[in-house]
Amino acid sequence: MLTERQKKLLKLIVGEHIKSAKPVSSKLICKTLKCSSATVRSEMATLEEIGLLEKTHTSSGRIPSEQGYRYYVDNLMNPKEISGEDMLKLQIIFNNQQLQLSDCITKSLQLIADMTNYTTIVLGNASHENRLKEINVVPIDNKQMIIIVVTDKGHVEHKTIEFENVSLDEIKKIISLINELIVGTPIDEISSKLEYEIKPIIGRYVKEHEIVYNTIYNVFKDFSSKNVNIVGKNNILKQPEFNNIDKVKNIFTKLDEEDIMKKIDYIEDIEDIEENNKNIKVYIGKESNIDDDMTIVKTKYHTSKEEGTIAIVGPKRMDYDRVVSLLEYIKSNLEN
Amino acid sequence: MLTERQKKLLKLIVGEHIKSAKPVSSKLICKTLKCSSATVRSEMATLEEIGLLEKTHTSSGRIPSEQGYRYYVDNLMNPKEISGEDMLKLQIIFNNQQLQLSDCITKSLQLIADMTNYTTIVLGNASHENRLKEINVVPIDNKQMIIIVVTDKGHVEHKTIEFENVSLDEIKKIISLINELIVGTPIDEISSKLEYEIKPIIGRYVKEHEIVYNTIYNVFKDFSSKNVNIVGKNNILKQPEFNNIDKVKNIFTKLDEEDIMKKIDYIEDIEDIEENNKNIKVYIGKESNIDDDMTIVKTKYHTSKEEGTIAIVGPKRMDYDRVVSLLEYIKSNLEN
DNA sequence: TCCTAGCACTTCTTTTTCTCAAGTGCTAAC
DNA sequence: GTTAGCACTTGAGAAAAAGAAGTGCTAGGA
Repeated sequence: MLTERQKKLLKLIVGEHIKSAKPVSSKLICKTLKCSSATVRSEMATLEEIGLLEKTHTSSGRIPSEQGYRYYVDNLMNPKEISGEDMLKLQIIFNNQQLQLSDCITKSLQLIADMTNYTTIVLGNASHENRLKEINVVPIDNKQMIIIVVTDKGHVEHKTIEFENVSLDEIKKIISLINELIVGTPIDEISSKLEYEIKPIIGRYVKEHEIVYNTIYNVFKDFSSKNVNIVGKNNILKQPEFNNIDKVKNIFTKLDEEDIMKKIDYIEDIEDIEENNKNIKVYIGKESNIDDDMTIVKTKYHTSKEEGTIAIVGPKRMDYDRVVSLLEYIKSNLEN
Repeated sequence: MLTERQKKLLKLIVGEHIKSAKPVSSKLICKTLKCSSATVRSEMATLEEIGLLEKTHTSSGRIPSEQGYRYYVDNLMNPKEISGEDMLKLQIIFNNQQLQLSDCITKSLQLIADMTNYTTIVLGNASHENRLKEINVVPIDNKQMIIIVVTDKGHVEHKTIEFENVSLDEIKKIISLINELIVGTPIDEISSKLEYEIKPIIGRYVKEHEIVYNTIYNVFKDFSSKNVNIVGKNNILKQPEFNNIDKVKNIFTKLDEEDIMKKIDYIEDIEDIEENNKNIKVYIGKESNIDDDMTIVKTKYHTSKEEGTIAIVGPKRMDYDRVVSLLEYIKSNLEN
């Protein structure tokens, strides 16, 4: 267990390092802690032994270690009220009755990316949460039509289909068949249902059914891959720890791999220690799976209409208090 | 006018610099040019005087100036046949009958970004080319519905609408009214038509017409902003000239500003000299409006169904021959 | 037992100096 | 017009020097 003074010290060091991005010296701290720099140094040495602080070289000041941030986040952080200015801007978005839920999310996370200079991510509705509501067909000319798929949560996907030897009527027949048979099915179960229940039937009705079938199949496949939205990626370039092209290249590549992004959604409950923070999870450094110097702060929101994950990604040295409180604020606003 | 040897020299220097990214020395060239390095040097001095070559410092080798690249592109380049391997990969895409035109474009430009390590951009259908085909409504539950707009070129946009005091029937009435009155109108004229022709009529039918009207209005507004697609942005990080975070930050920011991207589409016919290259335009360095070290190579494609702009963006020191021939190849494939 | 002043020591950072390699420009001769 | 030769310039890199910022440790005091 840490003494009160040690906690206070760690907190100060985290705070200072977040501000300055530089190692924190004993001299800087001793004024606030009301004791000599020598005392601070010996406390620092203790904290380093425990593993909460690190040095960049023998005679440097201290920076928080990954464990140090962990401790800070789990025990010391007190998410401050978000500033009046921040709240005002967000309220403008949430109070705008014109806006749809999904627009609210997008806009507020865009705003947060701007305000904080971090990167925000929205992972949309999981496809297993969406059920097929309706399939629609719009003929464009006598060779093309658009197939539009709508789910009960309001997601829409579409695809143009080109046909040569199939008549519009035949296609409409297929569509109405599908509408009859699989409306209400969760999106991610549709593939198999299509394959085993619909395909055999289509075969009976339509000669050139492969094309139609494939197109519809593809529309559904797109659902699962189209729900990641990353805002403010360029903000990463503003952080001093990412002033190295190779590092940036690596991070950007990771962020582009959708799989990695989805992993964010699932790497969870590894440790449930952080439950205290109203379901806001913090993945620090290595835990982020992106870069040792990055942190992901994420939460899930659940509304009657939909659910999803929102996350803020930034340097390990991020303003946890602010980020967590912003995320809490948004989450609670979304859920009401 | 340049002598034959000068042309050959410039061509060699451009070629070498593109390969190595370093200033080209007289020694390197003299073997190929079959004369002494002293001769090369004096020719180089002449070309520098004309403004086609530059030095990075007093005693460095030469690099092509912006004008030098210009001269090369306009007069010396001979787009070689694209390599068998490249062609094979592209043909797989173009021969895939399953793929829709727009998918072909996306996939082939994705491929080109991978092959060349440059960045590719697709500017979709200009909204003035699209006319309204049909508006569709799908009710989700008793408080929400989705409005889906389809154009005659096959573009689709949608928006969820939430309503409190409006009945589904009333909305359907409005939609069918719109379908009657403005189907066939170019998308970018719809706003004004909505404002002056439809709005007054809606007012008569529906009490809470503002919400419905605004939503529909927004759907159309989205059309104009949703047709830019950038692929392979991270490739910029691979080029040695962009190993500077500030430069990268600037470029990425520019690429994100949609306005700038649209400018690409319009900064044209400034000079019509390059007409020889089958309508492929090359904007070198400053001309690119992105960064002095970048070049944009772009072309427009026109098919019976749609038209758009495709562009390859990379360092000024890009492989013009290859890029231009790839672009020509894609353009001609798309148009058939 | 805890705190602190003082000082030796370490490491990074910055600046300076040196040297080397790679090129060029110029001149004189072919 | 071409070329060999040589002086000169510059950048890149290594090495040395000086300075700044901090730490760790020790010994004395509360």
